Amino acid sequence: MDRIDAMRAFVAVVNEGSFSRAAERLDLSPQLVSKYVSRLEQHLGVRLLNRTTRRLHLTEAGMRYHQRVQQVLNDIEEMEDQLGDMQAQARGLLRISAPVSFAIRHMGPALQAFQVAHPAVAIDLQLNDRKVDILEEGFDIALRIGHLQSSSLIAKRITPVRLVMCASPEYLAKHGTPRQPEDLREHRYLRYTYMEQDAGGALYRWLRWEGRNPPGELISNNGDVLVEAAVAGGGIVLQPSFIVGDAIQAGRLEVVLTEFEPAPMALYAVYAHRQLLASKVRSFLDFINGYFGDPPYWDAFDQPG
Amino acid sequence: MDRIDAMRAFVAVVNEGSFSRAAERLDLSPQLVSKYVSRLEQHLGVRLLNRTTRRLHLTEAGMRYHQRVQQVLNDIEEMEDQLGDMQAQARGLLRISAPVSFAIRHMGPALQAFQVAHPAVAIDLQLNDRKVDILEEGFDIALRIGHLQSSSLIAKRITPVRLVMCASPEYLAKHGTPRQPEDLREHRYLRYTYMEQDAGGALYRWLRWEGRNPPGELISNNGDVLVEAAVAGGGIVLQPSFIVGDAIQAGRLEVVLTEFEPAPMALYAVYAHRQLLASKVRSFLDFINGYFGDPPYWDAFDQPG
DNA sequence: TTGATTATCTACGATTTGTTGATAAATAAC
DNA sequence: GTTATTTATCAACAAATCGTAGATAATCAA
Repeated sequence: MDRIDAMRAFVAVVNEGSFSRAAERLDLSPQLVSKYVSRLEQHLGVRLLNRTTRRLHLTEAGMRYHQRVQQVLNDIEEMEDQLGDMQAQARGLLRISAPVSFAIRHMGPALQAFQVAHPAVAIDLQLNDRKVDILEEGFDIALRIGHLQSSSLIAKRITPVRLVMCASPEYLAKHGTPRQPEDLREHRYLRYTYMEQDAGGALYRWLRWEGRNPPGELISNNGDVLVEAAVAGGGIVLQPSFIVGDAIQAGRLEVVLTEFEPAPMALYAVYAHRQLLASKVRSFLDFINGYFGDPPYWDAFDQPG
Repeated sequence: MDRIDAMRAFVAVVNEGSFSRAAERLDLSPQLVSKYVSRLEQHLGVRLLNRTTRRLHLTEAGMRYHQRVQQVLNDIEEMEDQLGDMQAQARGLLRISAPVSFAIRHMGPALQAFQVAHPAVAIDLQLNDRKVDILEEGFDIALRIGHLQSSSLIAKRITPVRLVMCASPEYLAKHGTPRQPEDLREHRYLRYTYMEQDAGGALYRWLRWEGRNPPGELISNNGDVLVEAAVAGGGIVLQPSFIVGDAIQAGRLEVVLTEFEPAPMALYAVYAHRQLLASKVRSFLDFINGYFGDPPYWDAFDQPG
């Protein structure tokens, strides 16, 4: 027996003054309502109602119980309604982790647009390039480039992430434009710390220096810095198009080895589970899924015009 | 599923930080606790906990729910404890209906003694000679002389009630002492309104005047008045021994026709039901059952000395 | 009295419950 | 890195419970 249903039945019987009318109101059979109240009495060890076939009379215990149980039922209902609201319309605090360079360039307008659509959602955006433990650190969603790690997490593919190799026109004029991957040997490669081994594809083997750090090498865990260095003529970078797209379109960088472009990676939204997802999370996933376009707007350098 | 148990399980899981420890504390299998929480989530339509095999993390919804549900559970527990107390030790208001003449003479000391034994019970004693509807009028117990009427009520026999016929010595000296029932024809009978037809037994047929009201007859619905009249030499009365006992013992009345004494009636305690009886009621029934003695103390006139 | 209304009892099929054993995931220990 | 241990959950099954229908008893109105 569900004790809450039993309480509801008792309250209905008292308020309606009859088992049958209570049953009608609750959409239950009179027998069931009678059973519920009897069991409730048995559970409490107290007679709540004196009943004849014609009239009902509360006992003293029943009177006390009635008052308080009504309050309790209201509390429960209010509590559940509140949770229901959270599901019905997105609200609450949405904690997001995102890659630094990506977020700096593309998350600002996106979040602004999302919050216009969902004004009851507060957002806490934390920029991290390490792979955060979303459960442990309390994130609702982590945006990641590359693939997921934990099996208990869901990764939703949001948009492709192309890696393009490029350098400034000045640099290329001075050192020549590479035509084949092996030509990279002769160039200064501005190296990104977290570049995954398989991300470079066919290019990867030409980018390694077998652990040696060649004199004058530049390594950073921040793509922007490397790109700025490239723009300044510092060498060749292999970076996502969402970072270099603008510079390419502005003519400050030039793409090289286009035929050897690695298979695209992707931006994933990683979250904890699929069922009973909080509305704020579901809304954000839906929103971000369509936001960047396909292909994403930052890849516009492909179709110059 | 009992939602209250499910709530309890959820709270235990949160407080213990683990399903298995919660299960241990609640004395349930871990599988069941897991099931409870899952169903609770399903019912609410919200994920409450993010769980890995090693650690649990409350969702925002779970946090809100946890706080409030704990309050609700406390309320319920407190409420049930309070009712439990009412059962464990007698307390509350005990409403008793009792026959007027009996109560005036014998209930005062009885109630006093009862309340010494059960100080938390308040008593409302209403004196009525009519047969009250205990449910309708909200009585817990009605003391009655004679038998019960309603089938839904329980009547517990408390003590025998003897009806004795008596008159003052002066009256008997003047009008003679009746030796046979038929001698009553020649006497003045002081008549009690509610005397049941069968109560007088063999004497009854001699007490009727076939509807006629003989000149100078005295009728009352109060036995005390009739007894006082008899003491004053006004005639013969047929009254319960609990009324006339004192006067007999004091020599102010004399019993007549002892061999023809009607079969004893009884004092009954009538109450509404047998199961889940409120403690105050059960205590009073137990108390009153042994209080008057067997035979009751007012019948002491039988054993002079 | 009769008839209507009402609460409850009984019996039964359908559903749910709680358990056991198995599985998969996450950490600790080595 | 690999293995072992702990832990939550899944699957399946017997046992218990649930909710309904029919019957019964009790009360009140006509």
